[in-house]
Amino acid sequence: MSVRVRFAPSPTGYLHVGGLRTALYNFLFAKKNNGTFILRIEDTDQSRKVEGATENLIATLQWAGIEFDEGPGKDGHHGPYIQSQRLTLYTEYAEQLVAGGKAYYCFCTSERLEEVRKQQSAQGIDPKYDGHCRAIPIDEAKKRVNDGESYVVRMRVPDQGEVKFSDMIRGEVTIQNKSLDDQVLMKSDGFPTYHLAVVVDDHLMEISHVVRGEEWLPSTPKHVLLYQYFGWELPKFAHLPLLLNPDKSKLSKRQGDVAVEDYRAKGYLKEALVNFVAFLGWNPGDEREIFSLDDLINEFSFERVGKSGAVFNIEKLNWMNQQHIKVRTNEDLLPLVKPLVQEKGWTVSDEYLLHVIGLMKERVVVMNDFISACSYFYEDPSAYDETARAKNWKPESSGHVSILCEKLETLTSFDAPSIESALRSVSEELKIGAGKLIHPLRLALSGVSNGPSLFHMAEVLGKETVARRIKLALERLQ
RNA sequence: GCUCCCAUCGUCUAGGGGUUAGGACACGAGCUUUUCAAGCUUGUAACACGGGUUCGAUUCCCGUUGGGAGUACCA
Repeated sequence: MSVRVRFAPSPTGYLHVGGLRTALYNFLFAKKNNGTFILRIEDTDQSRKVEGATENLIATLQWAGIEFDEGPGKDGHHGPYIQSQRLTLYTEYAEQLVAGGKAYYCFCTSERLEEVRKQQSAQGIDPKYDGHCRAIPIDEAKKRVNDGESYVVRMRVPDQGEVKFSDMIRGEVTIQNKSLDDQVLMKSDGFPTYHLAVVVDDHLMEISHVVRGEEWLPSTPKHVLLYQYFGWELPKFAHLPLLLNPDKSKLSKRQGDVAVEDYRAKGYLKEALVNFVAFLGWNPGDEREIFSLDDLINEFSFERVGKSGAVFNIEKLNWMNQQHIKVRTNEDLLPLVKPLVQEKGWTVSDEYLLHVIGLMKERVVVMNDFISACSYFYEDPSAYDETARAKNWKPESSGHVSILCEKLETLTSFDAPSIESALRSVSEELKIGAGKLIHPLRLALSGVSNGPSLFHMAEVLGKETVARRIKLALERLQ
């Protein structure tokens, strides 16, 4: 049987990092097994629909390198791939269940249901539909429906027995039917609920493996029952462990960024984010950690997916981002850094930027650090770090630095070795340690006390800028 | 409350009936060094608890505790 998997988000705004991991695992599994990865949009809740969310979802997935084979705009003869465009299908299948006695019309108002639940919890019993409409004769129910009365379709869950299914990650899961509710299948607005839509679509789209978050585990028995009602073959299930906040609750907004877009905007590389998220719940079994998407495809398997939730640890993501940045060539990084520089209104040549990237790529954590952590490559310092100044700019520094400046201005080739030897010869003439020149010079050029090799920095900045900044500092650092 | 799921360093995890319980992030120390990083070396740090099974359990079983998820005409 060929592998067909799907990622089925609801378009409520942005792509959650948990969703990214779910999509990724589906994608990896499909690619690893020559299968098909499908994107399906689950927009059956009209009240939660967000304008542009689907487009955004697709764009973000694309950014991450997770391409779908079938989905909105990519027909694979199993569409449409947007549930709101499949409404008649759900109605038909719901009616089929009703006809077979596996579901029934329910006319209870939400007020009544709320009241029932209130009473139940007051009595200490688990809140469940009380079966009020279960026994309405089908003819009578049909008549009320035809008369225009508002109704929903509920699935009829047997009072006895149990549902068993096998999960690729968790093994056998068993649940008693009596703990299952008579779930609403069709809402009064004519839209299906998730439970009906997911089963119908997974079957019609010939999904072989349902890979989704653990939050779906408790409702899977209802889905299994539905497959049985329809007489359809069950797909394989894999319920992924949850991504957690530092306090171990389900990863959510309010405790940090959860949108992939947020991480993208902050300057995390897609390679790093994908690598990181892949390792939240999966590992290759050895000690390698830096993986490309292709590496992941080659090595991924559900056997190596863990069962327990994983805290989303930014520290490790930072490290991983650094690792991915470091191994990229300067040319590779250029198109990523350039827009950031342009956005700031700075104009520098590609050649210049390449040098900056070369000097900075081992000391940045996120891409934005290429501008924010070293603005001195793009504009003269507007201020000087106070602690650095107190520590490195002594009363005699002005004298020393101006002598150094004169020397530097005589240089014919302004490269790092020449600058270094010039500086060292000045320090010898002055009979002072090289550090007495190095630190003040760094402060004068950059305004801060840390950064790449001073001599290389000066080389990249160029003779004119170096001279200008020294004079500027001389005026300002009295 | 009820149902289901889960349980190795602070975090991500490897491992598995007999191991000095391994790696990574973070943290500490050192080396390197003009600074900051990076890199290298190194240190601190874990099998939740109680019963079984067994010659021997962190590993297998049961229970407890703890955590999480679900409990909607949301997905």
